[in-house]
Amino acid sequence: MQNLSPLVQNFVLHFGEMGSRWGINRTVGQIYALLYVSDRPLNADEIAEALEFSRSNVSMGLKELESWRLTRLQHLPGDRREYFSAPEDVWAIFKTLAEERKKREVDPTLTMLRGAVIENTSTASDRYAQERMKAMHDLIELVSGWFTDVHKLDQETLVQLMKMGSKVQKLLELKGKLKVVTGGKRT
Amino acid sequence: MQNLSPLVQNFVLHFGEMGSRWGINRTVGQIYALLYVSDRPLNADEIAEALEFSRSNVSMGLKELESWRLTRLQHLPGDRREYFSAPEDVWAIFKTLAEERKKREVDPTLTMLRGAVIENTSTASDRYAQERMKAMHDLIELVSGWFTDVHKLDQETLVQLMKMGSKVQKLLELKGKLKVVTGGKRT
DNA sequence: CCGTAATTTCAGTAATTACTGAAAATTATG
DNA sequence: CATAATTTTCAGTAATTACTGAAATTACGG
Repeated sequence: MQNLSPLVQNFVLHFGEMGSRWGINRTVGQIYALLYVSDRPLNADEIAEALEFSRSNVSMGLKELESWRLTRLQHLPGDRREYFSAPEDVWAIFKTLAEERKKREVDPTLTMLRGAVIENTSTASDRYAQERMKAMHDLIELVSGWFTDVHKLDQETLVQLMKMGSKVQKLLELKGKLKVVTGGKRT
Repeated sequence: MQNLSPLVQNFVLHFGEMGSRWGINRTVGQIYALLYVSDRPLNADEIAEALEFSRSNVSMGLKELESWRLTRLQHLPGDRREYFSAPEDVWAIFKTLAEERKKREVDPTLTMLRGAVIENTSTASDRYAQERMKAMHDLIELVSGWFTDVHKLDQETLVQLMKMGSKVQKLLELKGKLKVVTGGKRT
């Protein structure tokens, strides 16, 4: 790792730490970080050497990243090794990450909750539990549905929206007034 | 755990699994799940018995949940043990969780990136790395700033906004037109 | 298709994280 | 303020997860 500049080293180490806070392990976080800041695609040996872990560990880490759709694989002319890089567009990365987490964590939870809520219950405490699960289900569904929906917006619109922040409220109020004036009915 | 109804058991187990995918461990996830669906506050012994792990493990788990501000502590008249419950308002829970994750994961990352970006660089590859970090920084800052901002909205407005989904775009376009008509200049 | 380079798999081991029971600390109550 | 009930701490151990090196598999160039 001493062949990496202190700047990159620091970045890589931070991502290793962060990675282990999420499901992603340290190794995987570091590999991703390295690819992210690298100005050219790297092959597995280069990664192994730079981060000082075994070739096989790199192989597993890359497979993991691939399953998250966070790497791009390419070949260099006259070299039969595989070269890896991280997509450049940060928004695309962000969206990919969100989609994958949704698929792996949110959707199964929604399925479980939906099943639990329609179960027949015999006791009062089970009925209460179901109410709670329903509340959780509805919230998650609302948020994740919204997420899926705004994914469709183009980046520019999304940025505009985010920059507005809570000023969106004004817009919403305005919309309400317009409806009154024009007699419109749709949400 | 056989004293729990199958309904609750299933919910608790699911949260245990999910917990271990995030930083939160299985135990903590299960304790939280149990409290979440319980129709009355529980003391540590009850939790330990229901989930079949040691009293000390429960103690540590509760401390962890406390640090996430996900539990409420109360006392029952004539009982000197501490009773724990999960706040009822799912939106409040969601916000708390988001705030804590931001504080623990996002903010430190932003700090690191900000520091890295202003560092003096000597090589071209370090300069490229900085560009990448800048892009990441700006994205995270935008999203997390937006998040903080919409937190201020009342729940009703938030729900309204989410239900609109990508239809906000229409509103944004409308806003653009209005600006043209009225000659307004502000973002 | 053969030989070799590259990659993946996997059993064994190392490292980390989770969990327990006993003891210490804290807190409430008569 | 002494006692007992309750909670917390923590050292030791169990369980899990991460990592390695060797062997197997796959892919490529001739």
